[in-house]
Amino acid sequence: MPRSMREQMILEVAGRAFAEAGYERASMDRIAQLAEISKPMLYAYFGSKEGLYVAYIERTGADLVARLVRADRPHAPHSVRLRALTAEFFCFVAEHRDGWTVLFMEMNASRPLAEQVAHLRERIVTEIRRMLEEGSESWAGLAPPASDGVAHAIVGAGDSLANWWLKHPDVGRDEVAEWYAGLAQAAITSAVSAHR
Amino acid sequence: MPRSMREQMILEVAGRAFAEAGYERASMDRIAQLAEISKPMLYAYFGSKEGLYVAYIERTGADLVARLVRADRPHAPHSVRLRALTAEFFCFVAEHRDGWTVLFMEMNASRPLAEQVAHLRERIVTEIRRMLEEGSESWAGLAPPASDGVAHAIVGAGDSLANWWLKHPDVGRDEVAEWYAGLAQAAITSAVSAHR
Amino acid sequence: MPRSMREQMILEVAGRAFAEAGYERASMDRIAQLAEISKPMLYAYFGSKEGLYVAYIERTGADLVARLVRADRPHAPHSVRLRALTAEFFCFVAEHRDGWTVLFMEMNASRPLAEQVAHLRERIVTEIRRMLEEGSESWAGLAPPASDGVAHAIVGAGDSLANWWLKHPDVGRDEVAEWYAGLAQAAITSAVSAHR
Amino acid sequence: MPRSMREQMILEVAGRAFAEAGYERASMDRIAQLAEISKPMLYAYFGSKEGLYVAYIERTGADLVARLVRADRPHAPHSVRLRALTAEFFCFVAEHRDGWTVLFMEMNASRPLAEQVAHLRERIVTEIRRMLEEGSESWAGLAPPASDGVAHAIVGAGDSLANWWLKHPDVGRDEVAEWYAGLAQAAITSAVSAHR
DNA sequence: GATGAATGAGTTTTCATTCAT
DNA sequence: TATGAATGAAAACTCATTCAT
Repeated sequence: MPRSMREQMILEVAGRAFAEAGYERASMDRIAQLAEISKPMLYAYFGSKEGLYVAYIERTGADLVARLVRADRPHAPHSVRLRALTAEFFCFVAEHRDGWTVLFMEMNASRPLAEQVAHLRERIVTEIRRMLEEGSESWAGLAPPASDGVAHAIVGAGDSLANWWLKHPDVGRDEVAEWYAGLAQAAITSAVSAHR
Repeated sequence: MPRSMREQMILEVAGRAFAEAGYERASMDRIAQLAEISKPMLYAYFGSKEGLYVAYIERTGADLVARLVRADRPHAPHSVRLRALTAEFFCFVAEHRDGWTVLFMEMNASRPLAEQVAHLRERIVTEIRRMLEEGSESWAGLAPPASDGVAHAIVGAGDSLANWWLKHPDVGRDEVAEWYAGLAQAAITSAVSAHR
Repeated sequence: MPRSMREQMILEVAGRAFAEAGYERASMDRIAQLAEISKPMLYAYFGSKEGLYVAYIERTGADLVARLVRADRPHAPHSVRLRALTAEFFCFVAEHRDGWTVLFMEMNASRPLAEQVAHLRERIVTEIRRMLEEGSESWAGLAPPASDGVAHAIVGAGDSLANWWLKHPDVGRDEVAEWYAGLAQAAITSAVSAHR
Repeated sequence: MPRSMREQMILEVAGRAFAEAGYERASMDRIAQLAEISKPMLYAYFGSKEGLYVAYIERTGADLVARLVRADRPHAPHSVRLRALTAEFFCFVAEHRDGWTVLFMEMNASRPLAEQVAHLRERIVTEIRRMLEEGSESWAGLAPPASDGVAHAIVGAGDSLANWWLKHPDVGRDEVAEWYAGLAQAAITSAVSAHR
């Protein structure tokens, strides 16, 4: 089996383990066992437990970003962009439950590795912030730090809703996305008008 | 030193340790050292690491709930209630940084202990949900599961904003609370009108 | 409460704990709790865990020996002596289950304290040995080391039978004693005649 | 070094430690040190202290039983069987001092693990009981519970004699075995005739 | 005489990590 | 490339024992 394929399989399995048990409680022994590989191989491929974790987070984060970038319509009206991005985000969550769970847990954990993920989140927050700041539409015009704080709040609402959704799989994706898009838009409008 | 006082001091120190390092990485050895006490005392007081953690979470959660209950005005218009609760919430976060951090981390961790905190959060979510459902005001009238999902999103926005604020201490509390109250109210209004 | 009475009560409780859990697994904490006394008192009275244990074993052993001595008829024919001692022994076991259990466990444990009990057992063995050696009756006349080994075997049969009896309380004491007396006498007779 | 060999070496060393100090006082630290191995290996091989202990007892017990079975002559007259089994038993004790000590200590300890060994002993007791009950020979014909109690007494005599012998190594094995066979046979005869 | 509070030293156990082959 | 065998370091937890009052 070629190396790159092995790597992908290992990452998949590791993701499951991390999502289920969290970073500290997921043991290399168990991951090796699930991956049907010997422990020294794990280390040969990823160097350390942290290395494996970072690799998983990087792959997952890159995937999420790539999808958002692909779905993005930078020149469309903000409301359209927001809907497109929202839809894509919930698609991602639905298709990568483990990945999303790990990303989210890491975001809120107080661990040295948090930076990776914080950085990823910041990219998304920044995008929202731009919408709040850049004056190209009727509801833009906020300034830092308000734009930053509100953007974080909006993103946090999405995280929370995504997690809620994972526990309520009978609710349709489009419905959830619609709720979120509505909330985000209303929040933005309100923030901007309050600012004026 | 009398027992009950020691207990409080230990909880304080343990909270710091848990907030800094997370549950798994915080060691009993270190907590004992920080508390200037021997390990057996930790166990005499709290039985186990989990016991200590639960005790801390319970104390902190009870404190948060008590404050929210005290600040609540159940018969005031929803918008007034929202502002009152929001203000109190950010007060709590400001005064109990560690407590809030631990509560929040626990909320999102995949650990057996999460139930305690999930329960606490659910109480808050439920309150928001009621506002969304009970038809006593112009902007009420949502039904489950939308009311549940949206309530989680709104609470998540608050969590996220609180965390952001902890890293931006130069921003005034009233300002942040105002942002959040505006967001929450706009989100509610929008959700309800979309529903109609 | 006068000191000597306290001591007796503590010994009683300690005996129960030792019989139930064995020396190592019986904890001073638990003994103090059962005795409704504080731990420092335990230490004031008996100095150490070992001290407490030794005190219990000494009291129990002294009691057993005293009873055997009182019941003994040194000038009666051997078969009569044997029956008298046997009866008394099973009486003791019946009345001091814990005491007997502890004595017996200690006998066979490889612990520094074993000497006390070994010494006690040796006194009993010696008595049997004398019967085997002293030529005053038809079935006497064995010499060391045979007399020693056989005496140990005979005593061991009694220990074992006593333990069996503790688990079969519906069997009458006289019956058990009779079995044992028969066995011992037959064993002696056979040993002596083989020797000739 | 291959796994199975290591396992045997560890068991050997562990047996020595258990025989010397008893289960509770024998520490894994020390066993690892004696075995010239690291503690994690102990756990890799046997799972836990109890696992190691059970493994040792199982191996030793299986060995003893196998030897008795091999030496047994079920169709020979009882007296011949008794002599054969007795001889084999003392052989075993001579060759496995530690094993016998541990088995014997465990038999009489009040510890959760005692069942394993109790079961083993019961197999031997049962064999003696059968000799007492099955009427195929002149000295058979006893009924429960007497047959059970007497069988325990006879086995106990053997245990005790074996332990005595371990402390008197200058006495010949055949001699000791002869004492015991004589005692057992006399005991059986006497019990049966008393019963009639 | 009596005790609540305290601890040093030890226990079993687990984990990420690395040789030797 | 691949792995069975191995370990240093540290974790949670317990216990006999003793102050200070």
